[in-house]
Amino acid sequence: MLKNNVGYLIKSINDKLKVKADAELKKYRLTMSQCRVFAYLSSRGGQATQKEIEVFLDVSHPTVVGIVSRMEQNGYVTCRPDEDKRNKNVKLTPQAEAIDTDLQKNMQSSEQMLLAPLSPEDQKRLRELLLVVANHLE
Amino acid sequence: MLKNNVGYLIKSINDKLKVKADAELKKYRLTMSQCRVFAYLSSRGGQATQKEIEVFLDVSHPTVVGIVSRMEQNGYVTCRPDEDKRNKNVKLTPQAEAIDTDLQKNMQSSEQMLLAPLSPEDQKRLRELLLVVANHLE
DNA sequence: CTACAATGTGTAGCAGGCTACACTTGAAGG
DNA sequence: CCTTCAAGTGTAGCCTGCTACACATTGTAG
Repeated sequence: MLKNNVGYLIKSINDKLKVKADAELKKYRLTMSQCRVFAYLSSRGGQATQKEIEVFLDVSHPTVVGIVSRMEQNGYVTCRPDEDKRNKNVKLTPQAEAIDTDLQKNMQSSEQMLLAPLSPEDQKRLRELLLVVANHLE
Repeated sequence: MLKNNVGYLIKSINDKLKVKADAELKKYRLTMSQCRVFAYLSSRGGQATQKEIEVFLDVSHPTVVGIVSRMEQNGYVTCRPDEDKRNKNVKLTPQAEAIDTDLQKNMQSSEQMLLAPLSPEDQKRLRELLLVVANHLE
């Protein structure tokens, strides 16, 4: 069957997860991708260069430009050039830090919702299998 | 670690798979999503309504409109209204059927590439786990 | 010092997801 | 028949991916 194709399953899961997560995050005026940037910045003490975000998210730099500029428009980050003027520093605002804990809970519960139908052993196994596949695609 | 999040892994795999598959399909002026429509039409004897494509792909109808219209521009499908004029029939062209076999091989090898690092048992297990997760998200 | 290469960013334009709204056609009730 | 509701499609506008190209800044070789 066409639908049992692993590539198709992954796309389908990704689409639905994105819709659900974005709906949850709408009250913050954030999206899933923006939330990942948020989490990364938070884990880095609130600041990173655009390039570092790009490497972490593993997406192209124009994609990062878009995400960061929308976050800036909504007041979650500020941007200013580094001493090395090629670099652009992106920094969480106080407004952002105020909802940091909420967002982390939100992301956790999103992951739990996704894995809910699996036993803890199966969750572990799935994570491992996906890691192998992901690393092999590098 | 943020990157071991299953949701993140799935997105990451999906992004990379799409880029690779689209690169492979570029010579046909097709994309992965268009290819899925192609495969569905082919499995249906070459024809289906836009609504049926929507249900099969499990995406919103505006998404289907976009994909189908681009396929039409490239000469792979033709569209005409059904007897029931609410429905729109989408049909593969002879030009499309000429590359049908090629495309099927292409999709198979894409799936194999994705699963290459896993043993046959692990491939089966991954597929089953993803199916459970996907069904639970319905 | 100067020229060239490497690095980081920006912009344009496209594909494919989505929601929200509008429209036409067909079916079903009164 | 007429009204109303359901179904399928279309359009507008947004976000997140991408590639390709352009530009400024920095590092490096000669």
